Amino acid sequence: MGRSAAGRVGRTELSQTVHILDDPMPEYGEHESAGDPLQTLRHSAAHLLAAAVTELYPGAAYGIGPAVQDGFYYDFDFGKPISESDLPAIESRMRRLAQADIPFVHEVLPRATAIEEFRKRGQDYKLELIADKVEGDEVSVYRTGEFLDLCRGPHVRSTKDIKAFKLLRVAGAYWRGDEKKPQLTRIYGTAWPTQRELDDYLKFLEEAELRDHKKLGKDLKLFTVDDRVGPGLPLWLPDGATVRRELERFIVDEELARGYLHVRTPDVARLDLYRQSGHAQLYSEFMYPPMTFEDGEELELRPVNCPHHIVIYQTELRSYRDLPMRIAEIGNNWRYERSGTLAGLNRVRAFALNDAHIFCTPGQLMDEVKGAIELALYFSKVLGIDEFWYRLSVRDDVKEKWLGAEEQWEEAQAALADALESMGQTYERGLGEAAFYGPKIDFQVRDAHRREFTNSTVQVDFQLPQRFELEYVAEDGSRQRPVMVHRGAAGSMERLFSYLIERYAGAFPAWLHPTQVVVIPITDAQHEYAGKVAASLRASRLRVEVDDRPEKMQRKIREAHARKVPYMAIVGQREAEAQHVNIRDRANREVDHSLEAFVSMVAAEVAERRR
RNA sequence: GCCGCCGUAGCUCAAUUGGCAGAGCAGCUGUUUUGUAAACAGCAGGUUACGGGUUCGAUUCCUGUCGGCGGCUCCA
Repeated sequence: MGRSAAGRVGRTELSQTVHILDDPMPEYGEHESAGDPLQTLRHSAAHLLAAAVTELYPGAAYGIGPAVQDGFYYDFDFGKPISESDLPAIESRMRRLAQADIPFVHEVLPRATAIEEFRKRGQDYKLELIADKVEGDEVSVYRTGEFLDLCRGPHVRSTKDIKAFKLLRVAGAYWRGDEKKPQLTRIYGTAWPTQRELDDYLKFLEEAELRDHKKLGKDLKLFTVDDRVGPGLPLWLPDGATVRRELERFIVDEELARGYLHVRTPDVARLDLYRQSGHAQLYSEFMYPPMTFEDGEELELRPVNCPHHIVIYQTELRSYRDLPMRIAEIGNNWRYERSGTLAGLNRVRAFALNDAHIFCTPGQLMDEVKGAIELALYFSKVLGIDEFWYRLSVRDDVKEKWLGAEEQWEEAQAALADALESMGQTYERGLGEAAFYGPKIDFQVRDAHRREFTNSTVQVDFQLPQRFELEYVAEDGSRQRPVMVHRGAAGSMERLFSYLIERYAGAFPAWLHPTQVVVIPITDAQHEYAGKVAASLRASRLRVEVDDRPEKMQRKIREAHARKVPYMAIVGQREAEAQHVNIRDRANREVDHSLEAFVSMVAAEVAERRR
């Protein structure tokens, strides 16, 4: 399974370089080789797109056009932006060029010649790339008929090798990923070796729509978002709240068993607390304006939980014997995300983080980091997060973005890397992805559309202990500074829920499902027995409904099925007489059980949190 | 915040080139008591997101705002 993310190239050290150089290998690191035929095909399709565009829009300037997960894109400056309705014409021009069997010709030009070629064509973006990114006197270019591009290659032999492709959408994209630079028009497309694979991919996109958590959240009545409350402020409906409650119970119980201390702290604090933590200075763009009162009081909705937990740490003088101290809370965080970034439950303005802050001695750091990773692994296993990978998020060299001394960052980054390596885990590096106070290990997952998100995270922090002057008394009686580990083992409840909805397409495992059993009496005559069945299930703390509406059994089955209820217990006269239930599950298997056996079967499944 | 697209009943969608806003499902009221994925009939449901404009006439054209989707930037 490849590990790169669609449209997210240019975010790691390796791809940063190749991205700018228009390399056909925008993957994250080692997983794919530069000669990978699919990448080559897609990169060539990007050239074909640019060739078609420059024919149809003679004044258009082209930026960069790499292959990405599942396809390719190319960025253009059209003068005035085009829209999706322009894509069919571009696509048919691409097909015409493909049929014309135009070879991809590699040339190495002297720098001056290359500059002259691109100047002649009015391609200022390419001139900028040559000036900034190409060293030495040789410039590698590819020619496709009239179209010339700065490019290292490789490419397919001829345009006719590009057989199965489709343009998908247009989007704005800042030149070289900088929002202060001009915004270009990006055209996304997909390309595959065969029509069959293209069709499969388009089918996949359709199926992803059906799994989308926003659609299922509405259909299954899990959550809603309403203008009157506000964008990015989801409301958990009763069934969604039930799933969340089960998740929280599971998470909290497991953490308690692992030595975490669960606390409760308020959603606001004095603004000074965030001045001390540094958030007011370095994180203010995400913080709500403070609530200010006549007497000068300034209260701030908290963007993070750490300062509150630090205050709890400081309620007593701590001894080395108290450490490690693991303070946990599913705490609400408030972050004013820019309107354009909000997305279903994945990006919201108020969310509940499965958070904890571990205060430990430097000597305990490694074990605590490993413990946090192990906990995240355990949660992943139980919850069914089968596909994820690690990103070691480190700082870049933009000094203003980070707090603290170089050596501490090095130490923290080494600690995280060592922890992963000692556990035999491989990881990719995310340059500039660190938190402002320290590096982190992010657990990356994909949604139904294969978009990448951070779910859990483990972060090492030397800065906040310093800023808050944290201490513990060491064995020798001296005062020492603890290290902090921030970790969100199961991520935020919102993002986790969104992931699970898509992971299971709404068919949650029985332990999580809002309704574990629907009892369906065939006629009114079985209502009493149906009530007894429900009572037996409830006595084992199972969530059960009796569908005693005056509807046909077939309709009740259909509706329970649409709700993806794990078990339907159908009871007619035969079942009532035998004290049995006829069970139909989500796979439409039918089996007869005694009531007693069925109750213990489901109770066991739920207790074990079986998938 | 930026670029593109979109916004019609609770949901899914119709409504010729601008000419009386419709259907299915859901809801409500009746009838139906049923053996494994939709019983039947009736009723009700709308300031076409909101505001301005063009027009004899706007769901349709223009424009502003709000919201959603896909990207960019940013991120749990």
